[in-house]
Amino acid sequence: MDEQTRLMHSHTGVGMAGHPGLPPHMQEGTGGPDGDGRKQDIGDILQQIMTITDQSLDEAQARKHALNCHRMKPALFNVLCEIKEKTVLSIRGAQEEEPPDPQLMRLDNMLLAEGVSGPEKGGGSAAAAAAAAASGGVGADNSTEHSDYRAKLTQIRQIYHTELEKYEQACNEFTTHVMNLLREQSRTRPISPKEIERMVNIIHRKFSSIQMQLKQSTCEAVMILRSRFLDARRKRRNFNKQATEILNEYFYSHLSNPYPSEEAKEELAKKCAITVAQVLNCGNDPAVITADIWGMSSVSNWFGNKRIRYKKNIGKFQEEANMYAARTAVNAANASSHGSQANSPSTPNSAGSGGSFNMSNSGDLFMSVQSLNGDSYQGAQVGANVQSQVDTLRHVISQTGGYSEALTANQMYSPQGINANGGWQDAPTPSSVTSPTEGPGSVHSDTSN
DNA sequence: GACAATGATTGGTC
DNA sequence: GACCAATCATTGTC
Repeated sequence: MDEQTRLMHSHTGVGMAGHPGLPPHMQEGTGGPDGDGRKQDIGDILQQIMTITDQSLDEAQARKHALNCHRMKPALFNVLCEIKEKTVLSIRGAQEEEPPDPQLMRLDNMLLAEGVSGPEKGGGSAAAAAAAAASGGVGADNSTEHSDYRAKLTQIRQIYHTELEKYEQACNEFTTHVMNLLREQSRTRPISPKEIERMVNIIHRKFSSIQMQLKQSTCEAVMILRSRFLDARRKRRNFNKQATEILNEYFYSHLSNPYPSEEAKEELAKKCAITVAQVLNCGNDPAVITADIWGMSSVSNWFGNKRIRYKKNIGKFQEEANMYAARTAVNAANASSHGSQANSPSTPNSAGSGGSFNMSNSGDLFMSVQSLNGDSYQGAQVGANVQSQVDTLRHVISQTGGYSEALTANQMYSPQGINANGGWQDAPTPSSVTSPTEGPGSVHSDTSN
């Protein structure tokens, strides 16, 4: 038995006597014989209302019409409305003021952080295009991965918003429909505006639970996408030959202190086509997609691994070191013969770096090459005597017949930079202090280290 | 498939 | 936070 029925039954039992909502003509005879008759009359009316659902449609319509035309209908209707409103208020009081669902809040926060909900943050194709442009055509693999990630995230975002709109539209339509229905019914049964409001809230709660499912699914999709993206990043890929050569050139030309600065790492990463820090969705938004530093971290990893493996097995790397020394020296000679040093590409940390390195002019190389002739290193002279270095190198090459064991025996690349503790010396390196190409204002981690 | 090479990760140190 | 050392896990070569 529903609430309305119960209320009506309780009232039919005791009658309407003394109720403040009853008009005088309904209260006057509560104690007399005429009052009993009217009580019976009200009882009959209520009984008819209660049994109306058991009747056929036609009968019910006829009965409904009769009841609507009944002389006591307005009074009785008012009383029922009042009773119901009071009851509903007490129910509402217990149900309202629900705290926000923490699960929903978590989902909302996550979707906001991932850039799925909230304002568009330049993601999607725009970010993908920016990433591709920033990579400058190099590091295509990584920028492609970024683009894919952004594109898929945008796809998720679009689906989410489309579905959300659908749900909102359906919710509004259903709410409007129910409200109209209730308003229509309020002419025949007691339905207060507050009850309609309550019903609307119930509908909204139901739809918000559907929305929560949508948000949950979206979060899961983003998580899966992200984990796949990270897995793809973790997957090891060997650097190509050119990249390895560039890194090796830098390493061996800075052998006395092979610690590239952040700028140098970035330059190396660019030059090696290892995608460098492409900050997607940057700005003041705290929910920035993690600024990607894998280009530089890869370079850092490479140097970390190289330092350790070189130190562990210097002999094994000796030949490699000599090879790079020779190559770099030749490059230096070629560069100098084609123009002054001022026109040569700047070192990574020089002001106005053009993005390419001239490893050839690093002090370590000159130190090594010159030491072969028994000359002490004099950085200032090095810059001015490039031709003599070329000659020296040619001499070395002709004497050794290439880079053979004899050269190795000369310790062309002695582990000079490694101190007794197994670490590299702190002494300032020629590359940073007296390097001909680096001005006094040049900042280099080699010196800082 | 074994093995070496190598990029990435992890835990510790400074 | 950068670095080292050890280790893992994948790739490339034979």
